Amino acid sequence: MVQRQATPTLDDVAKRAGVSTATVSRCLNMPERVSQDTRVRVMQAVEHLGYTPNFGARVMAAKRTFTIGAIIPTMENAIFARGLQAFQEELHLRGYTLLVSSTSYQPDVEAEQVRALVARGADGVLLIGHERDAAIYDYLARQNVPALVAWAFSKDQAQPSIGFDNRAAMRTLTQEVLAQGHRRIGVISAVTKGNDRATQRLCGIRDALMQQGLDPADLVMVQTPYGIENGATAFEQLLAAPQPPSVVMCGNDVLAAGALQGARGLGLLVPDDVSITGFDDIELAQIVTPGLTTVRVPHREMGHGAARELVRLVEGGAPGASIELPVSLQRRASLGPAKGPRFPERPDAA
Amino acid sequence: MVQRQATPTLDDVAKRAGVSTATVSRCLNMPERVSQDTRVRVMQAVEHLGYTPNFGARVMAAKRTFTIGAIIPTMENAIFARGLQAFQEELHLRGYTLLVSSTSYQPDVEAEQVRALVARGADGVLLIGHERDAAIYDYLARQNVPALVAWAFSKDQAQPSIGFDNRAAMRTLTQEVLAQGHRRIGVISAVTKGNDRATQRLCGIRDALMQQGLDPADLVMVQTPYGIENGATAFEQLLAAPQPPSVVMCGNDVLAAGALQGARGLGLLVPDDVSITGFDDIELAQIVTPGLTTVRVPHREMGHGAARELVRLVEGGAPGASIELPVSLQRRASLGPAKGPRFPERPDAA
DNA sequence: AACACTAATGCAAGCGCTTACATAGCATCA
DNA sequence: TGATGCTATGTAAGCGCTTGCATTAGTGTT
Repeated sequence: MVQRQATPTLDDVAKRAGVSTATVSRCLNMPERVSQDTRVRVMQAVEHLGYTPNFGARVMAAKRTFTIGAIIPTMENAIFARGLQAFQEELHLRGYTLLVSSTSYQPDVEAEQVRALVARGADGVLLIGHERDAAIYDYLARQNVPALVAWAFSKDQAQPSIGFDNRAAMRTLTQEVLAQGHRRIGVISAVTKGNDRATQRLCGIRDALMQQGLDPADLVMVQTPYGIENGATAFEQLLAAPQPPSVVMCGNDVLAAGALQGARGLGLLVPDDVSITGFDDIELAQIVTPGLTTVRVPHREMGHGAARELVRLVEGGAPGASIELPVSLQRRASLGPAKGPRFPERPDAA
Repeated sequence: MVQRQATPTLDDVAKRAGVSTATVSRCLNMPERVSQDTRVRVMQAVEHLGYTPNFGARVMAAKRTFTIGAIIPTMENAIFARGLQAFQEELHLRGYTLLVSSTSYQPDVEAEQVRALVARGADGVLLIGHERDAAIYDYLARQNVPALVAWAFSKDQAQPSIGFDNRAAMRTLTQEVLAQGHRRIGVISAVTKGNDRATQRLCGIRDALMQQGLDPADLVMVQTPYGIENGATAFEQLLAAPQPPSVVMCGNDVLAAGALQGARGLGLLVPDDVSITGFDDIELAQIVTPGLTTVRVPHREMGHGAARELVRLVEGGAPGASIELPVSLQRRASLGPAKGPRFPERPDAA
């Protein structure tokens, strides 16, 4: 007797159930097109043999992989980790599997990753932020692979997206800062190159300043890569200025946590000596002392929503409108009123 | 003239280069087996046509997907996110793509995920911790899919693994705690069911107690799921005891951060009124006030190492020995000497 | 009873690639 | 110079599944 160690194929199931492979295939993919009788028989055979469809063959014949690719800057950033987790959960629910790759914030790596994922058969891809070479969108379009942009929302962009208005959110936060009487504002931004979220947030700050008739050129800004250490260093840099800012607005909570550390290192009290704000409202924001005033972003909802929308697109849904998620101000202790006279600056001094 | 919109195939490349498909295939997969001349010609054709191998076809013919699956509890836990990030980077370097799924700490979900990933053609899988139904290991072995266990290391386990000795690490930390004079020890553990890392850490604490001739039964322990809030609640619970502990040892930094919050809520000073320890040394640990005394775990190295080892296995390498990574004590301010007389307990009181 | 129609199933042609085996060309060696 | 080995290339047989089309059986209709 021959040992049949190889995994069973459709053929084996068909033989055992006494039907053709076509019927077995249909039984598995469109059960309603098969009679009750045969279905039961086939399913028993499947069960008995422990049959699992061969992925490659299925992909080849069906031209679908039920796989979605995601390209994110890095999972080390809690906001992406959280969003991705939610994304994966929802995909799983819908029978899709998640393919992950990361760029470490290097825009030029992204193009390669997109190709790799598409070559791997991703039925659709999730991208972070709008800003990237048009060639990438072209490629995706040519390959007929739907792409969804997340963590960003803007009416002006053609690409469907799900996210929030980074600019408006930061504008709101800045208004709050201004309302507290701050006029000398320092900014620690993430690196804006190839990162439209960071760019938009910066714009939001400027918007608010101009609304108040203030000059955005007065902003003191430092750009730095993601990381607590970097936040601390940037903070020290800002505070070393002859006229140090009374508030330091950070592009994200991690930088803000770093700034907080920097302040401690300098022996400054927050918010008494200097105020600090963040963005994202990750757990860190409520853990640190004092708690961070920040912008709450619904990362999990975004992940879930992204999965739903992307699956819809992959399954032939019309591109539909981009989806905007609400953000909200999260007031905590790190932002306090500006010290000294409420508007210490002379309107038009040098 | 007919529009040829479809993506080019091997055939197209072969025609254009004036060679057979076999040669093109070899050119792509084993360039050294092809003459310089043809190689150049073929590559030009590839370039010109913008050819990308069809994934499904390749998988089907080669029986390899160059895809590795990872099943982790959740990406929301920074230690896994970080490890996974490193894992992915290293895989990418080696031409592999990462397939991710998560169990949300539900052991029974894992079996299904393993099957799903294998069905998807994962060439190998990464698992967290040793403890799981033997049927899963059997299945993997039968399917001939190598599996590597990470975040755990134990000489006694057959399955190859990469990680550290959770038990020994916690023993060391506990020794330090005891050396500070603490005798009433409270423990906030992660849920131990299906989580051998948590179990091992608990054992480590008991080991150290017994070494000192203390009774492990005196430990007061609370189990709680991952999360800051949960840590805070558990802490309050422990401190509500008639004889509250002088130190609370937590199964991980997140729970410890929660405990810290709990202490603040109770108006207790750390470490003056009560000491707290963590495990993992994630960024959080140094951000909180006071900094957490914890165990430093090399999550990134583990991720990198796991990728290297798993690829080696997938490519036919012999199972080899498990890899143990070093951990170290990270002393910060959250652990201080026990207050009051150095050994306040009567040796044998009730 | 003949016909039209539907539902259930089978047949067989791919899908695009890899690879064992066959072949051809050429240098080497006795 | 013929036998011997290489190396470079071509031939063609799958890999396991899906699906358009053909076939058969069953149900009404007139």
